[in-house]
Amino acid sequence: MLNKDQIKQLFPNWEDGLYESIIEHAELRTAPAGSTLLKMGQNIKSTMLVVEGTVKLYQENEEGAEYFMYHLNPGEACAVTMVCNYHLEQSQVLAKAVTDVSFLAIPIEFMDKWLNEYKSWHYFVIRTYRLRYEELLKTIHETAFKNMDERLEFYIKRQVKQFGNTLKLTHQEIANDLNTSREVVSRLLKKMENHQWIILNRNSFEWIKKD
Amino acid sequence: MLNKDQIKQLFPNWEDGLYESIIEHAELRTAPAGSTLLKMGQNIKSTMLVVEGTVKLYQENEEGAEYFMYHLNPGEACAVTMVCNYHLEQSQVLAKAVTDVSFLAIPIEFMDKWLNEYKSWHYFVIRTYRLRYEELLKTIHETAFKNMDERLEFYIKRQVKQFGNTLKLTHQEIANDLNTSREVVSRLLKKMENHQWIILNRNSFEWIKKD
DNA sequence: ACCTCTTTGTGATAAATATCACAATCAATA
DNA sequence: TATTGATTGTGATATTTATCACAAAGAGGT
Repeated sequence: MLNKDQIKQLFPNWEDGLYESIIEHAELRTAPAGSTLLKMGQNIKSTMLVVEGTVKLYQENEEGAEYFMYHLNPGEACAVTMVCNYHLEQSQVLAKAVTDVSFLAIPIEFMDKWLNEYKSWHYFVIRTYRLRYEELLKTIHETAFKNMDERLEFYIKRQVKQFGNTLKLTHQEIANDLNTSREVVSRLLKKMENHQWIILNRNSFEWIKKD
Repeated sequence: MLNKDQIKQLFPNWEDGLYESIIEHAELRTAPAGSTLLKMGQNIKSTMLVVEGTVKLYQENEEGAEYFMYHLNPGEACAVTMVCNYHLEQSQVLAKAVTDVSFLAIPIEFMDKWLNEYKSWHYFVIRTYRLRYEELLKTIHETAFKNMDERLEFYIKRQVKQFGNTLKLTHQEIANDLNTSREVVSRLLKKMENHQWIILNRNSFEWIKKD
């Protein structure tokens, strides 16, 4: 388990009692890169606070197709798992570890309790929802209004912000995240290379567009 | 202004002090059907609690194209206007009155104060964000995974839930909400008529599909 | 160096959607 | 009732995206 200072660094300005309650009741879990942390339809049993690594949040359809929505980083929490009032909520999202990940898992019984007892927790929950709501708005904006070339550019820029200019992604992986086909991604990336926005390599490429 | 009982009926189980604070500081505003309540990019100055009528929430792009996300009904609040901590937040959504609407407008200065003072307000804010977040997830699901025929069906079902089986909508209005063209909507509606899902009239149609 | 598997490139074609053009219909009202 | 404007229907065509087919190019292991 983490000590108080470590938690405090990631999640600053909480009440002392809340840190202590976390140390007492949360479990520090780890998951390897690529693993699934939360499936769609799964019953939510604990809240997830990211400690290390990056988590990807997806929407998933009936056939198992995925659609990337946003990233979660250390110090952030998964909004969908912050359930209160009733216990049998099912996840509407899919969460995957991009890198090796460690996170604090807090049984959802504590959600109601902590909302009652700790103001800082209340603010944290609201802030979490607000930030994720805004991410969803951005995702809708791209999806509803833009063609695949612009959506791909937006996607790459998000990845660059997370991981830097060199991205280790195959065309197939990108196609899965955008719910399109690999051929479409390959062709659009080739165009970007011609415009000197990227340098293509096998299993990776580099974003070199300056704007 | 509304009296305490009227507010209580729409927004039950709040603290007495909160109802009184609303009566003291909120303004009851009205807006005619079709009017814009909140523009994208506009500075948010007050929180909106719907009292009467239906509000439509949109995403809007640079050219003024619109994309329908969800409805707000009496007893519900606009999540994006529940800003706290800082004051110069700009709206990321467009809100329009579908019918004649009345709503309580609360200056956002009170958001921080009420979060501090009233637990019931805190819970209400969280609940509001959660519900809207879930609506956005549904919208993304439709937009990302489905073709226009299914999206149109989903759209019509949402409208039917709100307004009943007879919908007073032109094909152009539907096309605007779905960010497609009128011709596409006309053709798909004609197909639905052939499948006996709807009865088409001028300026309206009726949903008769049974499933 | 050879084999194998994954990844990438690219043509051909199909399907979905957007756009243009124009006619027909209905409703309001002058 | 004649005119006007909004609405709807529909063909033709362009654009975007999806799908199929297959070849070429790495990368890793034996």
